[in-house]
Amino acid sequence: MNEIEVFKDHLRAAGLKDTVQRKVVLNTFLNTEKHVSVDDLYRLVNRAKRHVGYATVHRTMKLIAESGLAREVMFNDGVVRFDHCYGREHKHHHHLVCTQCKKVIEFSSQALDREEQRILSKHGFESVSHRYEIFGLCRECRQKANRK
Amino acid sequence: MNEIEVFKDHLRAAGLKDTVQRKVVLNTFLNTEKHVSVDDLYRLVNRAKRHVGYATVHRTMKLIAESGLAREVMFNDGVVRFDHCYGREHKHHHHLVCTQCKKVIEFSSQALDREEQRILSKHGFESVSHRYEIFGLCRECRQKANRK
DNA sequence: CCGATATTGAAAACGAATTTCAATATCTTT
DNA sequence: AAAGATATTGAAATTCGTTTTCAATATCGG
Repeated sequence: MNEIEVFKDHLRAAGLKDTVQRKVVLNTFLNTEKHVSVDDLYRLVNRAKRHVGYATVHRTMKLIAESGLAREVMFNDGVVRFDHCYGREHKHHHHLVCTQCKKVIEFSSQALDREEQRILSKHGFESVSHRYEIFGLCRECRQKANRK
Repeated sequence: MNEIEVFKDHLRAAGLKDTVQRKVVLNTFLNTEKHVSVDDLYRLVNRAKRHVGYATVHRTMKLIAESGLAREVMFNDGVVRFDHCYGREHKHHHHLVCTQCKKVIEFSSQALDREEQRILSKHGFESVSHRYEIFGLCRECRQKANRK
């Protein structure tokens, strides 16, 4: 089952309609890499032939997130971005965010996942979602800083 | 060295002035528990005799965070809150956030800290700050849900 | 006390997100 | 294919929390 079907099924299940604009936004999102803001997507969508309004891009990204294909992430600049949640290369991960060059490094860790389960059990807590970001300096920025 | 001195030293070191309003905001913050928003603080400050403007509460909380006594946390509702970062009972911790009742449970974990160090080393990354929140249902809300 | 300058606070501005609402599109039924 | 129900669109307006503006005021060192 591919991503387009996932989204269609989500719309159907929710009694919502499968519009051209929604298709365009989804396809644009599927063709991006990394973390894209609504603004980025709005620009990408409208670079092609089909115009889609800003509010519609927003609403559609919310729907895509609900379908499970994306999730919202927020780094320290207050901008909401969408992270891809499908396929092998987009498996469960977290972020190292360089505050200098803004690069985002993705990482995953089974030890973290195991510890998380222990914490959840200890508190009788049921997890729906989580986020884990580390902010600091990446290797390159550290080297640049050390050169001065 | 107590928290008031920490803040004073921070102001002095930055060439900033020690105003009455800043003292009032700091004292109000020190007398709260858990995570307080600017709005909460603004209301608390102005419940007492001394009026302090909204913008000043905002600015002062930013300064307090810079001094290390507080840090900004953002849960999923888009509101910036301040977390206490001083004293024994406010040691380094993370959050379990119940999406139903909004309760926030604090937790800490040495295993998490160790794994984080491993990840940082692996990527040559130098951490300045981090955040780790788990969103879901607390024990009580799960029990309520199971009762229906 | 004086002078330099940081700070205040109310209002304005900002920026991202959300809402409004008339027009349009989608989709099911006939 | 047409009709009807209703979701959706998009531009503009609104919302909301944060930040900036700026004349008046406060702080603090000399």
